[in-house]
Amino acid sequence: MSRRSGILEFAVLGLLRESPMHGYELRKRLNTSLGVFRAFSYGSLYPCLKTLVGQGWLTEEPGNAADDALAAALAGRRAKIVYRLTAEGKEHFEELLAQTGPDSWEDEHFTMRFAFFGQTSRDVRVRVLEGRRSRLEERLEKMRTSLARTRERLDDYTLELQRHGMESVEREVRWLNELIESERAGRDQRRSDPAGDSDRQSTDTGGPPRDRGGTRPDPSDDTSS
Amino acid sequence: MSRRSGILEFAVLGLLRESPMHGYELRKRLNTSLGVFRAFSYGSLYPCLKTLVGQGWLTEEPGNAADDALAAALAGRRAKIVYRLTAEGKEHFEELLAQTGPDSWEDEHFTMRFAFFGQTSRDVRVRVLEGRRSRLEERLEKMRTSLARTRERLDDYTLELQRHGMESVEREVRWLNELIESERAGRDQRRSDPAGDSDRQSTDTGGPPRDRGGTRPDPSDDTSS
DNA sequence: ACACCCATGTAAGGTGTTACATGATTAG
DNA sequence: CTAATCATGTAACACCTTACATGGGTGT
Repeated sequence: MSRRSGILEFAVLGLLRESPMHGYELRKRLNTSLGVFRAFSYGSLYPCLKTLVGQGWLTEEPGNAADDALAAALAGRRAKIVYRLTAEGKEHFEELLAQTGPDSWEDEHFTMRFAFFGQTSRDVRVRVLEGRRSRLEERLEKMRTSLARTRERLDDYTLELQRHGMESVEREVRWLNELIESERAGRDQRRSDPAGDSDRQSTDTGGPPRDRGGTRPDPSDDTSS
Repeated sequence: MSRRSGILEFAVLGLLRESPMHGYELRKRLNTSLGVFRAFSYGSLYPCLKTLVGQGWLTEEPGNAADDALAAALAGRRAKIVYRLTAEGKEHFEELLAQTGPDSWEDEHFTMRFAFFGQTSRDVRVRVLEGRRSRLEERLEKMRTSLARTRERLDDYTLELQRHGMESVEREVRWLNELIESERAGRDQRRSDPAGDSDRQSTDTGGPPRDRGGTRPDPSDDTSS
């Protein structure tokens, strides 16, 4: 039900999967980790949290430092309301991660998906990357024919805009090509789950882009409007 | 009154400035000329046209092939309702073109502004380009510091996303640099433009972007839609 | 005759923002 | 003690989309 396509919901579930947090902190994370691409305001975040609690995907806990040293450490101080993913919430998020529809190739959806590739199984990752790529190629096709037809009556600036736009898209396609190849390269065999059903957490799988790091919580900064 | 920030309005006025059109045709133009970046639906276009007529900026005319050969030619057949910019509408659009606010540097606004640079005086063009550039530089700054602080706890994919985002922005900055230089280079004096009547394609003012051998302006601007 | 683009509209709803209201906690 | 930041929320509304309703014109 609910018919929420919910980019925000997705992001919230994904972030809370990593660790419980309160709203304020959550928003900061949204606007830094993913925030180059999209900024959310409290006016949408808090109602969203309410909804998710209503669905049974989150719980609200008062921020007691006692039983919640982790959250306290994360926030750097005692938190007021800590949101935590429930078992159902986790399951739901994993379903979301596993399913791919035409939506997944669109700009914002795609970016979100990518941001959580760390939790995504490789076959889904590849499907999403390829879907995105063909979406972009469609777009390029359209731009080219439309440009061919209207080139004559466009002024220099409009043409430049068009050119710049196409180049951007082409660049992203090349990027995707590299990523896809990189995914395939990372120990080729072992595709998908023989079991058919999921749950199988991605875990490593070999070859993402590069680089490695530990994990240390640290409050992040503001990006507010 | 009005309080419409109206990207759509801006685009409609701008397109109708070039020549009268009916809604259907208008929408196609919106979604090709400018359409890589943004697509509008009839559900927003027609109400917008009504509003603009209400403001006195457009007139609705029945599409009579007799007195309106131009529209007929454009549409390829007899048009139903032709929208035409009034004198007030034209004046209003020119005001919009002349004013630059912090809005003008944001993604969508900027793209729209750029699309109508052909009608914009050079000093305004430069102001917009520079405003955009410093907006992007701000953004880069934020990304860098935020990245420096959080690098440790980000997984490879998030990092890659971040990296790609920054590279995109950096590319757009380089693109802007070239455009700005190109504007400055094009016969320095002679700024601004008196007016253009009817479908007078305005301004020339010297130097739009030229394709130069050897330099490859480069884009970036995903994230939009 | 049927299908398919042209062409115009409207009602309902989704998704998010702005501006406001409120207060606790920390730093100078 | 005062200012800034942390922290949570709500009401109003901006802006656009989807799905629907309707009908003319043109090609096969």
